[in-house]
Amino acid sequence: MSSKTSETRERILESAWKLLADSQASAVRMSDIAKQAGISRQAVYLHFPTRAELLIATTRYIDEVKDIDARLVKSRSASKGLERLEAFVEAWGNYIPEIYGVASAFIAMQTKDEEAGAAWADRMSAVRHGCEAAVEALARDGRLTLSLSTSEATDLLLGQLSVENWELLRHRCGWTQARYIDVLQQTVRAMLVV
Amino acid sequence: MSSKTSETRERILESAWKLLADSQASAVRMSDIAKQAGISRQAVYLHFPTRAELLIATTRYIDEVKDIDARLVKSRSASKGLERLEAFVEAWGNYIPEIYGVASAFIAMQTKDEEAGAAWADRMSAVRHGCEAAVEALARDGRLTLSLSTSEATDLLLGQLSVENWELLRHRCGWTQARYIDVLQQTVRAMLVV
DNA sequence: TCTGTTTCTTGACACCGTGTCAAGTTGACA
DNA sequence: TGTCAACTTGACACGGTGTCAAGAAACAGA
Repeated sequence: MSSKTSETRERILESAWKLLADSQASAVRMSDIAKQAGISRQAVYLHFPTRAELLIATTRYIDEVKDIDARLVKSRSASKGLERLEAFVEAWGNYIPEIYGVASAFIAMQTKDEEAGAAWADRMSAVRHGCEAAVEALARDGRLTLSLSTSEATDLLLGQLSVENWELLRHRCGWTQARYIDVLQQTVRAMLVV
Repeated sequence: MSSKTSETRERILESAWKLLADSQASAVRMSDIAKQAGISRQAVYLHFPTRAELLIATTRYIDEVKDIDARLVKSRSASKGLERLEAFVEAWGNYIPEIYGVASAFIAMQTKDEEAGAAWADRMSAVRHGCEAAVEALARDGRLTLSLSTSEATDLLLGQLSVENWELLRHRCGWTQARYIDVLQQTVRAMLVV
């Protein structure tokens, strides 16, 4: 793999990222990405077989650059369940804006494209694990709301932290990011913590 | 307008409804609907200029047949805010399954199609009004959580009652409808009521 | 029963975006 | 110098929406 190759590949990923970040995600076509990268549409297909695979690679690229793992350290190392929950809400809630562009492209695509749907589901299952860990820590502390099983609590938390909910509050309702985090922490606490 | 005309129109609406209800919504094409209605694809276009308009007409048709207004009477006539809130969650929460098919077609379409996006936004603003009325009733009783403005509380409630959240809990997480209503009432109460 | 209007059918076509294919160009490296 | 990989250009198939035109069929009123 010459450095030229991965250079072009990276330029494609950067272009996809940029376009997805500042336009309506589903309006971004393969030809737009090619143009942005300064190469032909066909050259994009030399690096990524389908649009879905390009999107998948783009999320991975963003995760790497924005270092998702580092952001989750605080949550993972929390000793108390409540602390862990709040750190997780903060970490993931503040990560959503980074991936929102590509996320909404996936959401728009998942109905049409099998592969995109699977990739997005996979992604969400990673988030679910984060939710689950927080809920279980809470349960261990004996502070999980009695009327909910850990799996139900996890599901609720996942819904609360969904990209769709973030979009509703931040874009359609005009909330600030800081207020979103604040209110969500408070809400999730009211929902799940006894 | 002969009765024949509206008969065909209605057959189209019924066909669209049926197909949207039991297949993946976005996979339903104009030709599928035509076939189901036993007419040619072009005949559909004689009654509805675009796919978006057909979907819009279909929601209206469902609202009429399933009598959305009747379902909201109990909520609207509640004297206490809390009672109103719970009745609203129950009414709308139980209405979502009726419209889920066409709703997900809209959600899938709204990124691509301006008109569909506007129609769905309009629809959601009606739900928002319902949320707002419940929140205001709660506020009048002095029972709205202090840290939330009525508009923020309305936004949160809307997110909680979104079709996307219903889909997550019922389809992806396998909740029963009864459990969904139960937990949502409880959750919303924990979130909003002091 | 004839006539005119409306509804529907048949079949063609344009448009758009994805993905494929083939032939040719460019540049690096041996 | 020749070879190989990355890239370009231009064409095309496919699937779905929406348009158009010509004709058939049902149904009204005289």
